[in-house]
Amino acid sequence: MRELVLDLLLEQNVALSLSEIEDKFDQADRSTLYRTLKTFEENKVIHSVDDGSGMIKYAVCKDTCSCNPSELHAHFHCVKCKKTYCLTDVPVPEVNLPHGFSIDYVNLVVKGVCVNCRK
Amino acid sequence: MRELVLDLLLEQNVALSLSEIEDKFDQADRSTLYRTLKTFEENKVIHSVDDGSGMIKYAVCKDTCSCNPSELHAHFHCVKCKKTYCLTDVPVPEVNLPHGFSIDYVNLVVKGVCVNCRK
DNA sequence: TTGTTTTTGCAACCCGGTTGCATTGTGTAT
DNA sequence: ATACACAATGCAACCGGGTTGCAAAAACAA
Repeated sequence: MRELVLDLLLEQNVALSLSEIEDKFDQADRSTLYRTLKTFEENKVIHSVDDGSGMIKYAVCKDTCSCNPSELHAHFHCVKCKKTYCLTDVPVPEVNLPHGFSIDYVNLVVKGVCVNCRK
Repeated sequence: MRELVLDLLLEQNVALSLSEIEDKFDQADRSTLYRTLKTFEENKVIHSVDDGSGMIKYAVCKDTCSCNPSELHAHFHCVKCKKTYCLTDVPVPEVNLPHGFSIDYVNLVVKGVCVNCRK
């Protein structure tokens, strides 16, 4: 089952949500897929993306992906097809915070219309 | 009731979620507050912030806030106290998208520990 | 006062995420 | 092969935020 999920994620160019993965595997239970994604995430096989769509999306980590807070890339969320693309070549900017604030993580999500929904 | 909600939001320096507002008004129903926030948002009195905490936060629009996609500011989300601050002086960066992608909106959320939770 | 519109409260639903627990499956040592 | 230990799965249920339908209450106007 985990192999199937990993294969599915590997052939994607967009990040998938739990529900989307669920739809592709009618036979599997949601909790199984949920736990699969969690274990993948713990072992740094995939990383999660919060694109503000209300659903957490998952994508496989690239070779260059250290999953470190300092080197995160931006994501693009299409408001039409709801797909989330990794903008691996768009780094998150440096942010100067007020005094006393520390940074753990920066989330940069661009929302718009993707090339497929553009036409 | 709407006046009370507006007063509450005006005296905040952080964005509040529906649940948080609910806690401050035990007497009011959640759906009432929900609809209040929606009408405020429709009339551009407040704007919503998605800080990735799973709850939509709301803050009053400043004079300078046109609620235009092009002039949005970043937000800071404290992972300890869960408060969301408006970083009004931190603009969202320009992002170069792949060909065929259009931008509606850019969401920049910084997660970390705020000055109050620091010590 | 009567009638109309707005606002509110209640209840219920939806949906994603999450967990407990029993069942099934896999692997290992005897 | 058998027995045991552990991991993976399926099922059911729960939680919490968001959302809506509908009827009661309040505000407003004629």
